[in-house]
Amino acid sequence: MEQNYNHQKIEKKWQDKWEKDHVFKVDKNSQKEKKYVLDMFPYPSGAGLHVGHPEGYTATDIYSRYLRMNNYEVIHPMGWDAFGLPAENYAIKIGVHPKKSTAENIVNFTKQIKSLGFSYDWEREINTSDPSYYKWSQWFFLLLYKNNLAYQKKAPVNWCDSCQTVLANEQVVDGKCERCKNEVIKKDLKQWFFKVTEYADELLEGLDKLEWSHALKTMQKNWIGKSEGAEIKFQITNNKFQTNSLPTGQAGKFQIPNSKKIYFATGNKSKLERLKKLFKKIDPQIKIEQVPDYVDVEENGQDAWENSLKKTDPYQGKYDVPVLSMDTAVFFSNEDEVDPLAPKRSCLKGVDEKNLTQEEIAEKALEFYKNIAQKNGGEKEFYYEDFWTILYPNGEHQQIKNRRDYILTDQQAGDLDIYFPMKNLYYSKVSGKRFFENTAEDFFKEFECQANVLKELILPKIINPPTSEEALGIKVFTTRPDTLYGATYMVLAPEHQLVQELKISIENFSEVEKYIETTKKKSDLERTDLNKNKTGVELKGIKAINPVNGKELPVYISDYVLATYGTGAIMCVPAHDQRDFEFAQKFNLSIIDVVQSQRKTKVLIVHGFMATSKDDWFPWLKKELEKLNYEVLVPDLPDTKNPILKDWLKILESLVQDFAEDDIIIGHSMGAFAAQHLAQKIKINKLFLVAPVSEFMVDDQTRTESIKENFTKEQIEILRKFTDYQLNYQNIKSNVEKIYAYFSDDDPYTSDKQQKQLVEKLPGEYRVLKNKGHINISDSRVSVFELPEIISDIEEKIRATEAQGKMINSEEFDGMDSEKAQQKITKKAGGKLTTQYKLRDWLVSRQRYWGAPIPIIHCPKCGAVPVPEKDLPVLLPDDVQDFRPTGQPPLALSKEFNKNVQCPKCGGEAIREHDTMDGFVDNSWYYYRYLDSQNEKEFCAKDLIKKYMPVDTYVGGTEHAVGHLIYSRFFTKVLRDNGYLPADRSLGEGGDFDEPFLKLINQGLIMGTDGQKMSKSLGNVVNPDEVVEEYGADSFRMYEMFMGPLEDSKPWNIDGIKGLRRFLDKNWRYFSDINYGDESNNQVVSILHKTIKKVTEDIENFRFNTAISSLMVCLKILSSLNSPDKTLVDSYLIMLSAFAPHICEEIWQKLGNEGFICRQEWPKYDEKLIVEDKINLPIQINGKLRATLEIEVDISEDDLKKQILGLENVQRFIDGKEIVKFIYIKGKIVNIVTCLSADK
RNA sequence: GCUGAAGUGGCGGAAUUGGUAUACGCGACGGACUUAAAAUCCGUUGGAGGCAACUCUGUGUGGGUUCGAUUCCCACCUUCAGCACCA
Repeated sequence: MEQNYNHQKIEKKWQDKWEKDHVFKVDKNSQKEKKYVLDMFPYPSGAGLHVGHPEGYTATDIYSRYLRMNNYEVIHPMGWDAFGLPAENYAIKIGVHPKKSTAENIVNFTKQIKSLGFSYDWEREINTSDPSYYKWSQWFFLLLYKNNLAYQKKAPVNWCDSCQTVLANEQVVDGKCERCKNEVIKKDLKQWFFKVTEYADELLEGLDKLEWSHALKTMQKNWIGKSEGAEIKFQITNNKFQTNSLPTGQAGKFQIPNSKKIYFATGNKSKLERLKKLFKKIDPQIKIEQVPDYVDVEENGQDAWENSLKKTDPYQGKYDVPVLSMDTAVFFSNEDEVDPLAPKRSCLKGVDEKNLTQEEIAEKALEFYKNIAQKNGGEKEFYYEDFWTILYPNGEHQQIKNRRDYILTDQQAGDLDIYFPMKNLYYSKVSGKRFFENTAEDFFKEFECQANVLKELILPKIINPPTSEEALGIKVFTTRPDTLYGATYMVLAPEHQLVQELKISIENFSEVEKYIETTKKKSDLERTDLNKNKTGVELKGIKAINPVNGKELPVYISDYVLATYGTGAIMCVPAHDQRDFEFAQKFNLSIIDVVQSQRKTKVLIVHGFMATSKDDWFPWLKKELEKLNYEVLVPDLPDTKNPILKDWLKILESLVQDFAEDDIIIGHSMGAFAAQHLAQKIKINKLFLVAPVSEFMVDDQTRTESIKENFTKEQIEILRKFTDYQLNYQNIKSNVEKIYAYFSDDDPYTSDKQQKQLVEKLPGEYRVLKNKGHINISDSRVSVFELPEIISDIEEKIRATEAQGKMINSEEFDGMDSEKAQQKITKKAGGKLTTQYKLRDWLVSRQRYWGAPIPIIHCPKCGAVPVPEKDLPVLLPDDVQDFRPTGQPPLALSKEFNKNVQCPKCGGEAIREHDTMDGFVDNSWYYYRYLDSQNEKEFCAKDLIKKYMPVDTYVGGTEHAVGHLIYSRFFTKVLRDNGYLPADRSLGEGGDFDEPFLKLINQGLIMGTDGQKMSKSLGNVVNPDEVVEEYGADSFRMYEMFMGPLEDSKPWNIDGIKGLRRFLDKNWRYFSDINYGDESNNQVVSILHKTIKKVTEDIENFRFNTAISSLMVCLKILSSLNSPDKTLVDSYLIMLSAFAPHICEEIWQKLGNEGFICRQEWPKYDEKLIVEDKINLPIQINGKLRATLEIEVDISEDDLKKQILGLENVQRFIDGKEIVKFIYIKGKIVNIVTCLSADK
């Protein structure tokens, strides 16, 4: 007898036989029902297979073999996900062309996979990097393009400036380039996208009908991230640049004539010169001249807008050239004496100027302004506003204004200018220079705002005056439109388009620009790492108008708002959004509550030693807080003259039982010590310690004297006992949101030292009050009846309340349920209800070599033109020597690829797209290709799709939860919408399928022996080859299945494999000297049928570990027979063959059977044969097992009761007690319930 | 922080309409076979107590429901995974 079997010989033998006989080839003409069982195909890495790969493959193999034996036609293919970055990186690393290294890796992988005896139909093998495959990947690109689902857009990508290249996310480490450690920035590059978002809703809803794990479904749900809310628009105003649409007969479009001439209505030569200079810079082609018949108009309007308009009046209808005019006003804040429209008059108030010379008048004016400066410490900020009007030949007007900022000094520079005395006293805030010091560059800087305004007025050929609907505005998306009245500011994403559009209106644009720059430099990591530390810049000069109440809100940019989500802008409600709250705190913005929680906030006040709730400031505080809508508890604590902490806590703990995270505890003196004890155990919002006694007090030598003076010895002893407990400050810190403590500078018991010790342990808000003693009326020196300081601290908002509730501060909506108010407030704001998704469009461009070229040609005349289908595939050129990323896509370097490229539309010279496609494009449709892998005309024939799709069972890791599995679903939906799926495609028992994978099973990771994820860098990768060599493929397969549930992650531990090998050896020996006979008994038959049932059900549910364990039990039972019945043993062997196919084929053959065991029929079980007639019945008394009894199954309850009560052990436990209940669950258990004692 | 999954012997793990907790395997210990070892076979193996029959205790922690809870409910702790300023 052979002790052990020779696995190396046997396994090779059967693998060859299976291949030679095409045992696993799908029969195309089969009439059997189909099952498509699919593994996620591997990327053939250079490292070869590791023990994690075969876990899923073994599971599907067992399942496939099981299905075949149950008369299904099983499609079970394998192939290679060969394109993509990992393959290319590996090739770069070893210095071999990826085509070559990939081919080698595939050879190695094939060998390894085949050594495990999987039942793949190898004739369907595919390779995504083969032109016959990627031709169809390119075809899919064109399909999407035709459907407007593929488009080009600028997108920010990771860019390393020193390497001159785009980096993949995994190549960016801590915001720095993996290779050169240079800081990585975001760069806008034109990229190709697939519009997955178009199908967002369908991808979400389709999940319901799939048999996927709950975890995976929620992962996809979160990724798609649907949220419902409202889109609301806020109008913008600004004080630096404002267009003033005048009422005209025909509001609409102004046409500027083609003549490039403009008249300027002014008598002031220097203003004209200045304007000429500015126009030269704006547009040299525009000529500006003084209006031919200049008329001096009296500036007697009510405001500068009116004055400016008046100046153009004389020229109404006179010229076919636009006429420009301007009036300037000067603004000093808090200087009421200066009239903005008539500054000269302001200087000469009360002066009789008739007898004065021009010089003297100028001197007076100069004095006047010097005075203003002096009054303000030598310098005073002020600004000019220029109000421009343009009169168009058609008689319509357009107005616009700008603002220039200056600083007035009391230091005169240069000679007195009698026409403009003030000129010598100020310098520009922009250039920092005085008028006569200006260089040409300074001049343009100083007057840039004027230039911008003029540009805005003149340059566009057509000007659209803002109408109420089209006016500039900030659109926001919010899920809480009910809180609109609480919006106190707005934030735009730094990348928001509006920021650039409002450039001329933003006073601090250079600061804004700087912030945008630093944001770009921040890596995603930094942006999220500094989660709580909000940054941002206000857009000065800009305000937004709240549409419901007309309030002006400041506008900021900040990187906590993402450009890619919603509208890239938000309204901020700091009272009810934590992020807004943090930002508002940092920038000192107001916080308005608009939703009130339904629950009153609770406050517990704990009094101190020898005090009561009636004493001191407690009644006052209770009254004040109740006015403010708090629920206040001030318990009287027992034995206040001889308090025991434990007794106090017992009462206090019951009081705070229903305290929530919003509630507050206040403790005074010794009560503060008790309060700290409470805070160790429950989560609360605020903890107030007033003149707190802490564990430090007893040891405070600076207070020994005064304590002795005020307390008797007994009292000090009580105090010591009370505080003799260690506090867990760590717990208090994590339980309490904010801690406040009050000390008094003349407290006889608590000192600075205690305060310092406490603040070290419990950081928070610490205040030292003046002359409040121990903040206690029983203090002999000071009486304290009120403590007003505490109210504002209690009221202080320290975090946003995001819950729904009742509306307040919201005008007519007050009192309404906030959820109901959402729709109504949205309506009032003129917004609309919308839905947003987190899902982004799929970026498919890669500036890399090893991928399918994007089939697009760029023509200078026709733009992006798709390559015609007949020209596919666009071959990946072989003549790229250096395929390392160099900043330019490697395909740009190929001569072959760029030779004779013609535009398919116009035939002109054109350029090929140089980017390749993301590898996920290739593997989004590979399961179709398996069905028709040789087809040269279609990606897959329609009748084969109808016959074999969808995939019935798909097995793979979770790592593809949101990539591959979403994209594949997306591709299938696109195929459906383009008629590529057969019309009457079936889904299980009828109905249409538009989901590729009906059932999905995620195998867990197999980790290294160290419990960490297997990776080359950790050196914990286990290669199956050695294991297979030593123990055999069958042992290996069984062991991987036996390790635990397929879905769990588990560390690899080779020790256990011995048990499985032992089991197979046992089988070998058992069958080596088996003598068939007719022996069988009820017990053995029952066990066998039980095993068939168990194994069948376990395989159906992918619970292979328990299936194997019942096979082990079954063998043990079979071994008890000397000459077993052949059918019994055969049934067992057939089941085992799904798990350990090689050895079972060999045994099958050695036993003289015909054909392959893998082609036998799966055994059936008979429910009747499983039922045993005798069972061991457990007997409990009061729920505890006291005895077992072997009974006939159909024994009557009365008989049973008699038998049980006769049992010795049962007697012992019942012993005179009354039997209250006798519970018998047929065939399962008996429980006897008795009274506790005999007397009752 | 949010979402999801999970916590059971020395280890991998089993046990679901609530009904004998630790199946099966590994390891360990004892024994048989052997000159010896390996292999193989047999036995023991959650903890505490007891000569023993047996008793108490025990499925992350604390409560609850129930005749009976690893399983159901509530609160908490820990671990793993995914997402992460998503308005």
